[in-house]
Amino acid sequence: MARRTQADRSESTTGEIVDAAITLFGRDGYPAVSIDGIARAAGVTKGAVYHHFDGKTALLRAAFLHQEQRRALLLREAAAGSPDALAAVRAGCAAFLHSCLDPAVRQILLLDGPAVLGWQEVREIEAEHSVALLRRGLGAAVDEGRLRPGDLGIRTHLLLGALCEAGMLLARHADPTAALAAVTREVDALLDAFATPTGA
Amino acid sequence: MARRTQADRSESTTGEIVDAAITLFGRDGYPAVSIDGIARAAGVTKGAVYHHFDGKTALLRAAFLHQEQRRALLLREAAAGSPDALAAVRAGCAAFLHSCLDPAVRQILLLDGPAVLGWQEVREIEAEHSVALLRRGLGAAVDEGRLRPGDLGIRTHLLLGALCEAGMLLARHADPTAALAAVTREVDALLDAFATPTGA
DNA sequence: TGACATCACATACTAACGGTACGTAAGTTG
DNA sequence: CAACTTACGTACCGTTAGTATGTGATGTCA
Repeated sequence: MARRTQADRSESTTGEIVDAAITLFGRDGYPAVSIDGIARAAGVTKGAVYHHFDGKTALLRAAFLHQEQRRALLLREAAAGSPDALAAVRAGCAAFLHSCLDPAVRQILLLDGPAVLGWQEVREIEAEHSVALLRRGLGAAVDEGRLRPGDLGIRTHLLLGALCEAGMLLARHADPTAALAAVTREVDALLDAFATPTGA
Repeated sequence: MARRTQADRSESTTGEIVDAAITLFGRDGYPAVSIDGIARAAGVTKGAVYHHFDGKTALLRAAFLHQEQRRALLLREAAAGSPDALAAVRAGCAAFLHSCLDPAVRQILLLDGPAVLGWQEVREIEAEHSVALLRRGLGAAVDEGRLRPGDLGIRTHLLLGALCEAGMLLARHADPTAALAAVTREVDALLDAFATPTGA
């Protein structure tokens, strides 16, 4: 037993490489991390990295995707069990901000991702995960009559931009967890911009 | 006449270096630009660049500062002559979005700046220029009773984040100038979030 | 006004890093 | 078991950020 098939090896190796990439990129930032450093942290050599990934940007892409999928999962969990769509959106926003307490999330998802992969690609990836949840939530809230109709695409992006900025804002506070409450409050107030008069 | 003093030479050389940096960084992005490339575009050698600037990041810092000062100037001009503070904020937001039609502004101020200089430093620079205008405008609108009071620091950042995201959003439209109208409309709606019930 | 100091660069070089070429052992398939 | 593929390791190349040093023009002072 315990036969190490090639697929097993490949999968575990790529997994460790991605883990190392997330750790190093998340801690030191993309430009300060060398591929040799990632390889060393993963216990392999640069050759192994280049066998599994096309290059340094592909490495960041994998790290970004991993973090983004995880964030989408957290958003889903936070929104589950909400009484209505607007409450789900509020819970999702709170979870979004909470995820930004992780420095690696800020570094990879908010800073290096857009700069290295480009804004366009980053938003396309997010549009399939966390941002899709946000957008669907806003749409459902409109359907429920809790939010005023409007251009949902633009509105989602405005909210996303505010959330990303708020997430970075948390980091520079001495006590980010305490700041989380104040920021969440203002974000809730912002959501009221699109609420129907009766819905407040 | 036309005595070229050393201070003159120094000033004009640094000016051309910064101009070249803005052009190249703005077109190709920070990582794809070499210092030799900037030096060549400025008509000097790498030695001259390193004589005037501490390194590549200092070069981006100078480009960032230049663009940011220019943006602050545009915001001031746009807001001048507004009947009240809230109108001034709306005009400033529109001008902010308009400035994002320039690819170099997006690349340097929105993408490379935060990634290379760090979010903290970027926001500190902006806090002395365009963001100061935004914040003072919001404060004045609160004083005039047009906006609900609240945490002005957080609120300014939420608005800034939404504006930056909206600015990037403009770029991927086939006709950015047309999209500008739709985005500006939604941003105005967002400002209503903080407007007093009577102020709408 | 001539000697000397300083400034504004140019040139030559080093070290590090992204990426490629190639070799090899382990695994897979007919 | 032979032919082939996969999963790496090793050695190398080109580029680039940064440094060390040289040089000529400019400013200063006796």
